[in-house]
Amino acid sequence: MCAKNSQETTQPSEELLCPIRYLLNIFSGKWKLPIVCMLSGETPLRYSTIKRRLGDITNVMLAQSLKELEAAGIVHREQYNEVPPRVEYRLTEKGKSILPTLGQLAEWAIGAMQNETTCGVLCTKCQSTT
Amino acid sequence: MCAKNSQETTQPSEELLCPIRYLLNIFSGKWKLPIVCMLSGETPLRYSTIKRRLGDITNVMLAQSLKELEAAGIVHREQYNEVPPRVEYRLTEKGKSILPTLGQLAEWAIGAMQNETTCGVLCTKCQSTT
DNA sequence: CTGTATCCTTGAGGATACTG
DNA sequence: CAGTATCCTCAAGGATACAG
Repeated sequence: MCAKNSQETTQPSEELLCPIRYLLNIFSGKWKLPIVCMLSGETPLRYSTIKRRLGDITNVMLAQSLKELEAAGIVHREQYNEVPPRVEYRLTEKGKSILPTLGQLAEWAIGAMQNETTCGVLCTKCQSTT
Repeated sequence: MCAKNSQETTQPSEELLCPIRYLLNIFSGKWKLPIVCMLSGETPLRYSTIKRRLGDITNVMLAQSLKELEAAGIVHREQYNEVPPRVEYRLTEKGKSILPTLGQLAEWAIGAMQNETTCGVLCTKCQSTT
């Protein structure tokens, strides 16, 4: 049922939760979806790369969003103990599994926008190796 | 491109906007998606019916959400000049056109939740004629 | 019944500085 | 380079009362 979202933040997994609301919980906020879209390419991306391509996200929001996506099992974090430190992010299998549907959403949006943009499905420009 | 969302609220249609961000603009907020999901049935729903089924939404949020969805061309508002007043809401063709994708999203979510709920795809319980 | 008007609280998100 | 720590702003959202 769509109604009656869980109030408690402790154990929402026990609650009867609408799938749509479950989705909203995972991908809530301003940056989660753009980040997933940006990681949809084959090659893992570094923290700084993601930050640069998103353009106007702060460290706080990026680190927090990545952490939450990781906790949700959408994103994998790989840390290399080098100097300077290097951390790469990529989608997990679970994360990748939503890409086709995300692509459909993007196609719908493009159709709804009714005018051409320079942005392809799933933000292919975001995956460009700049 | 995913980056550089438009700052101006006046004419965002001119901006190069990522489809995903376009989507986020349309369905932003806590209630838009649950409302669309609730209107996915065949029969139009009255204001009070939507309010009752969502359970914990206020008049302000419901009226505002419906108005924005109407402005986005997702929802159609039909007003009958009766006493007491009666207003029915239903999805437009554009609104209906996103249902299949929404259904896929819901299926993904159900798979991701990994445990059974009483909620079917697209919140079928929300459509029950209570 | 279908909303508006008003006021208020909360937290998402941003700015800046700093650290391992 | 990859984040934390802190503080702050602003708008989304809620509560309550009232109107057509």
